Amino acid sequence: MVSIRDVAKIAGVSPATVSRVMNETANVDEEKRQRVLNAIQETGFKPNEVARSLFKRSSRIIGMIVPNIENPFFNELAKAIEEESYRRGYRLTLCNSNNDLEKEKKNLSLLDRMNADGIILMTNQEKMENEVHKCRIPVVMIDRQLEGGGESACIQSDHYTGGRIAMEYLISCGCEHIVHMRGPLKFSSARRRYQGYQDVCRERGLQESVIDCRYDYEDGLNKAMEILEKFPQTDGIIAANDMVAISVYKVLIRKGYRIPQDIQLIGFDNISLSRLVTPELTTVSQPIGEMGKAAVEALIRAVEGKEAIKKLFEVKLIKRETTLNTSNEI
Amino acid sequence: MVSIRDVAKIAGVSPATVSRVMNETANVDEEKRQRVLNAIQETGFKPNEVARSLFKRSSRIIGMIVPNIENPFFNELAKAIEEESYRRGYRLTLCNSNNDLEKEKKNLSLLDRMNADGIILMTNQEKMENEVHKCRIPVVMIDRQLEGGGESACIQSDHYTGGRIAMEYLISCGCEHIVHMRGPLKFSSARRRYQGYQDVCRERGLQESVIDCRYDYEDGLNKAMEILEKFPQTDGIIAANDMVAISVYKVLIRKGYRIPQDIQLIGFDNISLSRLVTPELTTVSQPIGEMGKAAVEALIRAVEGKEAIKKLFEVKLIKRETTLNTSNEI
DNA sequence: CTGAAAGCGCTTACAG
DNA sequence: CTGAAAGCGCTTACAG
Repeated sequence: MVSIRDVAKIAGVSPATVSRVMNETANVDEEKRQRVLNAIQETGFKPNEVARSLFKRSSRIIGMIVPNIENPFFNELAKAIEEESYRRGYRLTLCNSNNDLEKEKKNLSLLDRMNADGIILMTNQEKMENEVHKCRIPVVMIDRQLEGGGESACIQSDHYTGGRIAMEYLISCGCEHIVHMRGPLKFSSARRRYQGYQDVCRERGLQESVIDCRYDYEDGLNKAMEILEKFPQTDGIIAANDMVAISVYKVLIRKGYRIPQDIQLIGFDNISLSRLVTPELTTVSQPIGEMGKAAVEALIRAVEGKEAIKKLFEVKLIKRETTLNTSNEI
Repeated sequence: MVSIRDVAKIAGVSPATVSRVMNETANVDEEKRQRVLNAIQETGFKPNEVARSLFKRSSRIIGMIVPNIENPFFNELAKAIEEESYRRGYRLTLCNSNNDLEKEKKNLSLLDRMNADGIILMTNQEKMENEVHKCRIPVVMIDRQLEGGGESACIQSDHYTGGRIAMEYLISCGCEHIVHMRGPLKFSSARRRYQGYQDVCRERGLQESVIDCRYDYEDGLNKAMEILEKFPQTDGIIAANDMVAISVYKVLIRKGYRIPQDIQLIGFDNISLSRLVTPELTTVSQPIGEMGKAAVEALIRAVEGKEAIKKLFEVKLIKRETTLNTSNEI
């Protein structure tokens, strides 16, 4: 492999000068500069980033760890994060932990040892706290807050309001028996959405109907059946998220219900899938793009030793086809 | 940051010995070994991977470049590739080129300079050929073959047979006016699928009905309208891929057609989305998981200087709900 | 078994 | 403006 030494020799200068030409880090005599440029051309020299990282103690790499690379939510986030990182001159290394605690730990540690400048961590694991503490580089978390603190920032949106909005909207669409499919309580998103639902029930003197459901398609299938058995009067369903709403839709159709005429359906997140399906899904959006951008911003602030800016992201009602849309705005 | 030197000092040994203990690369006196282990514990020492990479001239990183990280096909492939890489002791760095030629080139070059051991490249760009040639590390391509060769291997499936199967199956389901939505001809997948369709038409004395369509949802929406105008008799549609089939479905439903009773629909790829939607999509599958695995295998063979194994992956008919399934097997 | 030394390929004070 | 030297944090012949 051709190294900076080889280039220097050919150009008749020192390696230091080659470095200065490459990086435009000092003025170099124009003639020598040309000789160096030519030598680089000629040899096809590409500077070794590893050597540079070693010296600089920074790789300009941001690591991102997701529990499941196939999940559209993480995916869309990854896209936003990659774009923003790139725009700011960082590269993204994306690791898939596959919901496996061991793998997640290993990935975190590796990224740390690889001189990544920071890590954006999405995790479903509660036991990552310790690992995050051991991490020498800043860690920004998405939608999960560590109990003892220790993360550099936490990006999350206003799930409580999300829960309220979903419930209030279904009511305004005429639903009288609304079931809330509650996500896993270990996630604050699920807890807060449920609180929103709960508060609206209380305010309106409505009875709660709750079914617990994981955040995935498969469990949505099972729990939809359970709803039909347990709450036969149901005319409105708040799904745990869009993925779940999509599976609920399938079960309801198979059982002969019409949507939204018989049962109305609303999801959470506004993943892009939610408008690809037919009918298009009514949902409460999280601003995924903004959140990704903010995550990168928070991380870079932390890298630079600045303090994080705390912010709760706004959710928004997206009226589409699985509800009987009304003109009464809520 | 604590380095191997600090650990050595605390343990009262040389850095070389610490290295040997960490890597189990030589026998070390048991007592010293314990002292080193303790010192590592105590200091929380984590070896710097960058330094190690520099020496070893290998990072055990595989780079993967995708044109669009949100595309489910690339996504599922990425998952398979990540898993297989991890299993074999490599890490994956995933880069999103966003269909931007410049970004793609930069990513390729960066991965090269970062001492990645190899690259798995998915590209829509024709002009990458040169860049691939300049790359000092092995490159495996997915579904694209370079004109001049130069890649270490190319992983692709038998699209010709796929095109035939789709056409023959729609015929066996009773369709008489079948439109083929042909993908961009710059892709061999599109060319070969079209050939399959064409050959079946010729064999059966059928007239071709072709509409050109990009491989994405948006264009599917437009081209579905075009089909209805240009070929009003259509009773079967072979979509360019599953994403396109999903958008075609939406347009047809909006226009009041019933699927599969009025028009039957088949896609390509069998992305996981194809069975999430309702009705579930009939499609011709590519073995995405196997292909990902094979890509990693081919790449690692190349890294080790072995020759690639050439293989065309088998496609398979997946009968689901957008066709009037018959018992006449084809 | 073990340590001193050299080196992986860069970059940056430092001195001139 | 420019080069020799030292160093980033490891690893591995080499010699003992």
